[in-house]
This record gives sequence, C-alpha cells and structure tokens, in this order.
Amino acid sequence: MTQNDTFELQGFTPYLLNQAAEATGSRFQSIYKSKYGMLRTEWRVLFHLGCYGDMTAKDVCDRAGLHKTKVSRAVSALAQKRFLERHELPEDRRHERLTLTRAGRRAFEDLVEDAQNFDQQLIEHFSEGEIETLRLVLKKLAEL
Amino acid sequence: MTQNDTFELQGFTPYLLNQAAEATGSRFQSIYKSKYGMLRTEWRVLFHLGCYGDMTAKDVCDRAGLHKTKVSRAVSALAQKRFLERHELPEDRRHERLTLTRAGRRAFEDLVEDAQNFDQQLIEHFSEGEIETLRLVLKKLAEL
DNA sequence: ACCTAGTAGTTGCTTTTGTAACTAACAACG
DNA sequence: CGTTGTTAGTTACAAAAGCAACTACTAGGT
Repeated sequence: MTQNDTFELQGFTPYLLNQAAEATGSRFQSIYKSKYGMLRTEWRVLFHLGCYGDMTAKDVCDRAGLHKTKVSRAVSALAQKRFLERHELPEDRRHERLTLTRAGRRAFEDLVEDAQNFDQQLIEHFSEGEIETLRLVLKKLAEL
Repeated sequence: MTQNDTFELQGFTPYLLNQAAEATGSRFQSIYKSKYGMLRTEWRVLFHLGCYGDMTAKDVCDRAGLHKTKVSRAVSALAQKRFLERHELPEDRRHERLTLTRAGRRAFEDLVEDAQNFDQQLIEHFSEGEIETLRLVLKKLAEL
C-alpha cells in the first residue's frame, strides 16, 4: 500500500462524528426497534412529544432539524401504532396538535429508562470533564 | 405543553452525536456532491484508498465499518467515473485490489483540500483542548 | 479427486429516504 | 369579495440503503 501522509481521515471531524454516531445510534436503535418496531425518526418524534409536551409536526421539524416529509411519515406510523393522536387546531385548521396516548406515554417512559441506562453505559468510559466538553462541543457543532 | 422533566433529550449522547454528525456531514456532502456527483459512501471509499493506499473492498468494509453491498456499489460507481481500477489478485482470484487512477487521485487531492478547509472552519470555534478531547472521545465511542 | 465449509463480491427485492409537486387553509392587499 | 402569496401537511415518484440469496473461488479434510 502506498499512502498519502498529508491527510489523516481519523482526524477529520465529520468522519469521526459519523463513526461515533453510527456506532452508538445503531446499537441503541436495536432496542426500540425490537421492542416497538420503531424507526429512528419515530423514536425522535416520540421523544420530542414525551420530553417537551404536545406540539405540531412543524414544531418537531424545527426542533429536531428534520424534513417535514420524514416527520409526516413518522407521525402516521406512530398514529397507526396508537401512540399518538392528532387534533386539528380550531384557530388554524392547517395545524394539528400531536398528543401522546396513554400507550404512547407508557412506551416513552419505558424507552426513557432504556435511554438512561444506555447513556450511563456510554459515559462511564469517560471522565466528567470529558463528557461535559463533549456535550458542549456537540451542541455547538449541531447549531453551526 | 405538558412536560416530563425526568429526561433531557439534549443530554442524550446518541442524539447529540447524531445531530452534530448530520449537521456537519450534510454540509460537507454538498461539496463533493456538487463537484463530483459522489455519494457519502463513495467519498469514504475514495478517501480510504487515498489515505491508506490500495486495498480490497473487504479491507474497506472492515476499516470503515461499512456493509459489503454498500462498498460494492460505491466501488462500481467510482469505477464508472474512472476514479479507480480493479485488479484481480492472481494468488486468490476472489479478491480484487482497488487502485486510484490518476483522475481519482486528482479528485482525492482536491477534496483533501476542501476537507482541510472545512475541518479548519469547524475546529476554530473551539480550544485545542476541547478538540483533543472531542477526538479522543469520538474515537473511543466508535470502537465500543 | 471429491465433498464440505468458508470467503469476496454481486445481484435482486424490499424498506426507507429525498425531492418536488400537490392540497387545503390562512392572510393581506387591491 | 377576489387574487396573490404563504404555510402545514400529504402524496407520488426516484434515489439510496438494508437484507438475503446467489456466484465464483479457496481451503481443508477424507
């Protein structure tokens, strides 16, 4: 193998981010996929509603940085699983308020536990300072 | 909006990783997509060959953690663009050595510049210590 | 030589995503 | 009232990813 020493792929931030996100994300996905047959976008919508309360699909798009078609399909899937209900807002019938059903909230709370355990297992490999820096940097990177 | 205060989505590591990876990755993708019509997996294969020298598709799979079908299709696409050539190894005709063509190497070197500039713009928002910690933690997370 | 098991890589089919066009509803202005 | 522009959400079609079955080849017995 001949190599080019001017660039180190292992030091390229987007590549590292992708590898880490893929590794952790796919392991975590297997949990909610096997338990509830949910896709990643469905999990995100569920968690947005569970963590931040009722909102419209548009709100989810803005908060999560997801395209509206993705959210639309995830909402349909969650509605079909009877995890949420849609209520047209009378003051503007274009919007619909999304609300978790009792079953949806139960699933959310169950998955919150899994998420906490999973996160715990991840962060215990690092010091508190490292985790603090990681979170700070990731949040900034996501907003750039 | 009613809310559940027991879990903070913004503190969940896989979610943060995903948001940061998505934000930076999609911006960077637009560069090589517009310049060379490459997909993310094609970019990765190109960079593996460019950075680490000739190898087989299997080697790329192992190093990059990609499924062989994804790599197979990326290799076909890069071959069609005349960015690489495949050479069956005489000692084991199941393997094929992948080699960048002159055009492939030119594209690689061009994109290395873009990658360096891009990375520079990312990391200049942070201190050296933060970047060092970030890289360390991301590498470990990718290997867990 | 033959049979079995395993590997590198491809192909076909299904699921998921991305993009753009669409519907329905509102708002502001003439 | 229209007409124009804008927004929330859906749908239809194309591109891409995931998965399983397949081909071609090698290796290791027997």
